[in-house]
Amino acid sequence: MARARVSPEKPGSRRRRLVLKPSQKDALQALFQQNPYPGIATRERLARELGIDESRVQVWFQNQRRRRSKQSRPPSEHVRQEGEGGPTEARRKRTVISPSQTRILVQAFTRDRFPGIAAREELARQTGIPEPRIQIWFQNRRARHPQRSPSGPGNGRAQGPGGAPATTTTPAPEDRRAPPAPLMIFVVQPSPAALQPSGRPPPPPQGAAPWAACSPAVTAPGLPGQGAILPPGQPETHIPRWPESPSGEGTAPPLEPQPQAPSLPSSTSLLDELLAATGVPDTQAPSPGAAADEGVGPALPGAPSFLDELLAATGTPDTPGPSLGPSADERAHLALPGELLAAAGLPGSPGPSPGSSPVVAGPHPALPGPPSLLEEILAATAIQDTPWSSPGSPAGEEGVEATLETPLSEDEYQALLDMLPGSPGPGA
DNA sequence: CCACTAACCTATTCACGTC
DNA sequence: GACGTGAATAGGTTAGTGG
Repeated sequence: MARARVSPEKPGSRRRRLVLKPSQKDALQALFQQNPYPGIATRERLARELGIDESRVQVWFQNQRRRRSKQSRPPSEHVRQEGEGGPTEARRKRTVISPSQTRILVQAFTRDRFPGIAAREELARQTGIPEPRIQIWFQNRRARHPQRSPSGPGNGRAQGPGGAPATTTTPAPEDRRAPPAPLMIFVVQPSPAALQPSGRPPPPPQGAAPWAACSPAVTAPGLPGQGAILPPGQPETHIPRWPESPSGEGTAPPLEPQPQAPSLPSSTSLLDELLAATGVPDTQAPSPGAAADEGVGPALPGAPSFLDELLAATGTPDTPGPSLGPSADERAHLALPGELLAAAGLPGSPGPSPGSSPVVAGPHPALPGPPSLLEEILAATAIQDTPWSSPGSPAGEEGVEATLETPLSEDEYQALLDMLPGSPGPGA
């Protein structure tokens, strides 16, 4: 099924691969042990603390569940049962996509059913909808609109009869990713990045300096949003209504970063449950070698070394003991000064150069807010020793970065809208 | 070269908001 | 309650990393 990515020539189509740091992996695994199906609130908190995007956390859990079910444990059971690990955590709230936003998306969809990361980000910019939501929108759209009548170049989803699961059949690579008309999102003129002709080195996307760069990817010189096209006629209601504040308080609805960040009631109760369930009193082990925590420390202003706790608590694979050092290996690894420097984004660090290296997840000065979720989870996790020791877990090590996308603020978005004279919608 | 795994995809199903 | 559609899950594939 996977669309045979027919075009190796489209370098920028995939998002840059994130390289998780060992500490981040440990944290993810620790949480995974407690709950393989974290809800939106937990994912967001974890994402914040780890300095990576929530969508990446979600993908990680997907892959992890799969990996897990593969290697051991019959996939049969863990089918997310309601009462399993506590109250089913809430899903992300529905994202309300306005008609005008839909129009933009539909337009783009007709041109390219498989937009790459650059195109998706461009759309995100144009619509104000977070990129991950756009990706989902396209997935749903493809599933529900089987590309009928070849109205455009490439189409004909040579697939089987409705439903003929390409699953087992050969995916007919041809159709996917139609050799589309220039991927231009229809509009005015999207930033070059979105056009991503086939052979262009990936843009300097959101990998490098997260908190520094406001508009990642598509950072085209010049105004990014330029292309925000809006169907002539309704510039006003474009601002998506974020679930969190339906009342529309324009209070800076974070366009890109998850909207529902605030109020995360579930986290508390979840932890509660976790603690109760695991019966772990509270195994915080002050770790002796505090050095490690700095790897991610910045994310937790007031919190003590969460990495430390993480390591100690997780008891890495074979150490059930709460305070025992995990594999000295990783620790040592984490403690590398170079890495720390890199993580901190300090110059002189051997870190990868943001420009061309893979995205390396890293901490970032984060939001002060809520107490560390990890802290609690890790403490709770202490009891479980992971039987499935991190498979090999090579170390991705150092890196700077983190992918926090900072999209346009509502104001900026509005401003962009204003700038638009009113491009004629190609379609309608 | 190869193993590992992040990123993506399809197919399905769940669930929320509307009518 | 039906319907439309966003969100999530399982499971398969592709491709970047690093040993």
